[in-house]
Amino acid sequence: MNLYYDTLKQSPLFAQIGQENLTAMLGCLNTREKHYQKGETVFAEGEPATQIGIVCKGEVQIERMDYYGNRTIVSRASRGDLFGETFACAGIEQLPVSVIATEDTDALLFDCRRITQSCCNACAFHQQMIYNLLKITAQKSLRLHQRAEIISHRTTRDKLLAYLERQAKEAGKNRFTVPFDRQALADYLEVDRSGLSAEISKLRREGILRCTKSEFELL
Amino acid sequence: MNLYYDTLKQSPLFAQIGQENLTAMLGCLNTREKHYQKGETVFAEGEPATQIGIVCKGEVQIERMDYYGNRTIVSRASRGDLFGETFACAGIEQLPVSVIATEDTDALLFDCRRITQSCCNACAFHQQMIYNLLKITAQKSLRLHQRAEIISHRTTRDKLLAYLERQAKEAGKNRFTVPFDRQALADYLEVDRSGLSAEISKLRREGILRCTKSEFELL
DNA sequence: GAATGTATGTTGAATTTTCGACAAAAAGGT
DNA sequence: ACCTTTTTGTCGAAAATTCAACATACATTC
Repeated sequence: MNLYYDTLKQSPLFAQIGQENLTAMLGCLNTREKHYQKGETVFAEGEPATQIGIVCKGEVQIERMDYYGNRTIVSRASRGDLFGETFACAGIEQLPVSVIATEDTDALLFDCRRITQSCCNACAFHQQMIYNLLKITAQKSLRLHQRAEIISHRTTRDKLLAYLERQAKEAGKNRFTVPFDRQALADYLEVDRSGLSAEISKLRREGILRCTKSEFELL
Repeated sequence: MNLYYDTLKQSPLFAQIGQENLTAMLGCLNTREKHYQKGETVFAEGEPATQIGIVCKGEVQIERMDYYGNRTIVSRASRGDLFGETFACAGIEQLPVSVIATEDTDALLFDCRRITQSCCNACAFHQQMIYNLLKITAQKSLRLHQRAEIISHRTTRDKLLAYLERQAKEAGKNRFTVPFDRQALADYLEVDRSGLSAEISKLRREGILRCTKSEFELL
């Protein structure tokens, strides 16, 4: 039925739940498969926050626009990741962010209440799923925390270095690819794009950084 | 036995769990009561992140210091609130923050694994507690999100106004008390203290703000 | 391969923050 | 009431960001 079993069984939401139970779980959640083109809006700011999504293919970006049209990129979700679960589980009415597809994306959507209201079928793995969701939510919170730590630095230089050091740490080596173009990186770090470019050049001249396009190397 | 039943039964961790079950639950969690003086460290950055705390009396502050001694105030927890649960539930090894008592504080501590590893007594409300914890964690995440939105503004003025507008919204009126002194507010907003004082004065002169000490009024 | 559009790097002027220093005001202790 | 300590407000110089404008590099399309 579903083309994405391989992806789904690796999703943290279904951790410790055998693949053989996946069909039952998807039925229990009443998931709907949706396709989005690059740039399309998956959830719009202000919508009711009841839906949770799982990325099957592609990638989505969680972002926000202020009065003046300045974009803030909060986070991203790629294959197997959940999105929207924080807002749905917190029980707020309206989404404070938008979710935008950054590539052609397939996603599975379902209503959060399917998880939190104990399911009528009393399916065996429902319990495990709530525990998985707890861990996912906590880890998402940790991500927000890490971003806050980065943008808490006062200067463009310090924000950039904090970001690059984290990327290097996650990659496990000093060479890594940054998943943003310059404008998006500026929107993630909350700095000016041209100032960011200037700072990258400066770090390059100082011999601290090597980079071509999105390939970075810390020295 | 415990002096804080009134507080605990109102804690979101024990929502939907009758007071008559509280003693059993506390036993199941193996909670330990601890007292901290004002300024004392409850958890230190770098410690193993396995403990969860509940504030019974007083207040704690979640904060971080960088290399240069600049403090960042991430959040606060007061009577009935949990702290540390995000890091414990995310399953990370070391705490990325410190928890400091801002007043004389009593707290109940317990190990996160008491919640996540199903309890040997199979106590009836364990399930409800995990669900409560999921909601708490999601709401905590939302708080982080709100702070990120505030500090994503570029100028001291915009950060301050965004913060004050949120406080007014939460208070439900234009007069409210800010729970920080000037230095702490600056550390929460990620701005310079003297610049913050200057900006408050400016807003006052412009007739946008009235304030005496920690009493603010938006006009 | 020429043309078009987008992304990136560079620069200078205006604005804002930062930092240190200091004075005034408030709080705390004896 | 006095002294001490902490908090808060103010100021000016140095540093950094922002903003707009422009040049160059890169991609895509026809």
